[in-house]
Amino acid sequence: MDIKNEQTTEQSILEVAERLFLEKGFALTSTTEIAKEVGCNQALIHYYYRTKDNLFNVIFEQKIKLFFRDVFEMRNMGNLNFLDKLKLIIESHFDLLRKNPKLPSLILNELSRQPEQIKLLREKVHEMPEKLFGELNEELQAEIEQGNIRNVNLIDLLMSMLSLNVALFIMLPVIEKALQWNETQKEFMIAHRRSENVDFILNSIRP
Amino acid sequence: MDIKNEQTTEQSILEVAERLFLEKGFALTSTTEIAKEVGCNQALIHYYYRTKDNLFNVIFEQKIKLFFRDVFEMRNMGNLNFLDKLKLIIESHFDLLRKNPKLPSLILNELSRQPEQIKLLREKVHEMPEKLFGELNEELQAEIEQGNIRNVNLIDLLMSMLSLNVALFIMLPVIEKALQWNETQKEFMIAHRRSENVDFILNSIRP
DNA sequence: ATTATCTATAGATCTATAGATAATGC
DNA sequence: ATTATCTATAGATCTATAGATAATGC
Repeated sequence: MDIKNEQTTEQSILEVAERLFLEKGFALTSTTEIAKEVGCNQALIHYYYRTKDNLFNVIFEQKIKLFFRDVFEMRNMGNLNFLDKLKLIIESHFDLLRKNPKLPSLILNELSRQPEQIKLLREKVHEMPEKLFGELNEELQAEIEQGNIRNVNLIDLLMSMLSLNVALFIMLPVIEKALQWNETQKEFMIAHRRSENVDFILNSIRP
Repeated sequence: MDIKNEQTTEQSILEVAERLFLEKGFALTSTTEIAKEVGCNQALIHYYYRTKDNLFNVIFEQKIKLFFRDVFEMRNMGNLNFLDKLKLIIESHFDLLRKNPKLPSLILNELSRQPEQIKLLREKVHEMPEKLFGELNEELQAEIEQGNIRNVNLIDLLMSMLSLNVALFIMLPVIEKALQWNETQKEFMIAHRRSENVDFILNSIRP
């Protein structure tokens, strides 16, 4: 076959490391363990990535970039009115988190270990406003003036969306075990909370 | 002086350990470090608490018990109507988290390391319904029937409250650094989000 | 005597590197 | 030749325990 279905070891290390870092965090994942799962010896990890810190940062930066690329991409919604647009944003944000359910914990935990990495986030967040934020805010103001929406601040609105969506996926592992849900129940609750978060926000901003 | 202002070393260990575990989590806190901050040698920690795991669990259980004791306590509000009561619950919950801002992260992180400890949470959560939940739910249903509140599920309502309040304190350390807030700005945002969360929820459940 | 504290150390990691050997690309 | 992989090991932790010494309560 021509198709390269052989992964290079270098890639395998990246994949295994990503999975383990997301599952258990930086501190509880050892290069020894990564090597064992990859099926190579532990020195090889340092051959490719020099240090454990460096390996982590490569993965971390890549994850953040991909995540924000997706955030910026959710915008094929030119002619929708504000409320429909908002609904779509909430749902896309939710779906993005669903695709990366462990990412928020990783960001929150590892940024307190490595405060320098916050720069990365700051840059990403600063790319946002001019593009998405500005026009969205204008539309929101227009709706408020027309009396279609109560007087609410866009930042507060987005903060509430972020909170509702992120909190679900951060708390889910614990809730799931505490209430002893099976996979079906869990999926059901995710779907339920997705529409609930949308309803909750849209209802809240009625005039 | 008669007053015992001398802490026993045993207590000091507990206090220092609590602070460090809350700051950095279980894995990144070593008994060596605890000992250094207490000002004793590392063996003493094992003399009093036998293992690091055990020390952690003592602190963890105590924290959870105190937290839930406070949760159950917030109920000197007999004759208030439902909306005022809800407002008070949201604010008390918020204030409780403000007093224990690192506790949610600790619970969420360490329960994935030690799934057995989830039992404790489950018990605490199960003590709740009969007392607080039952009557609150009746009042909610009454309000819905009277048309004062839109048709909403109490569990969903509480989940949204939990999400909005918990998410703020979990994300605050990162937001604070990413946006380079000083202490004043931070306090201002906390106060702002406190009232915002209340408004957000109360507005959302209007009929 | 009993309890509290210390010193010293075993044994288990874990990260990172040096240096040997095998595989691959010209 | 160059690149990929391995073995072996140094050096830094870290937890837990054994056993010595100091402090305290009768």
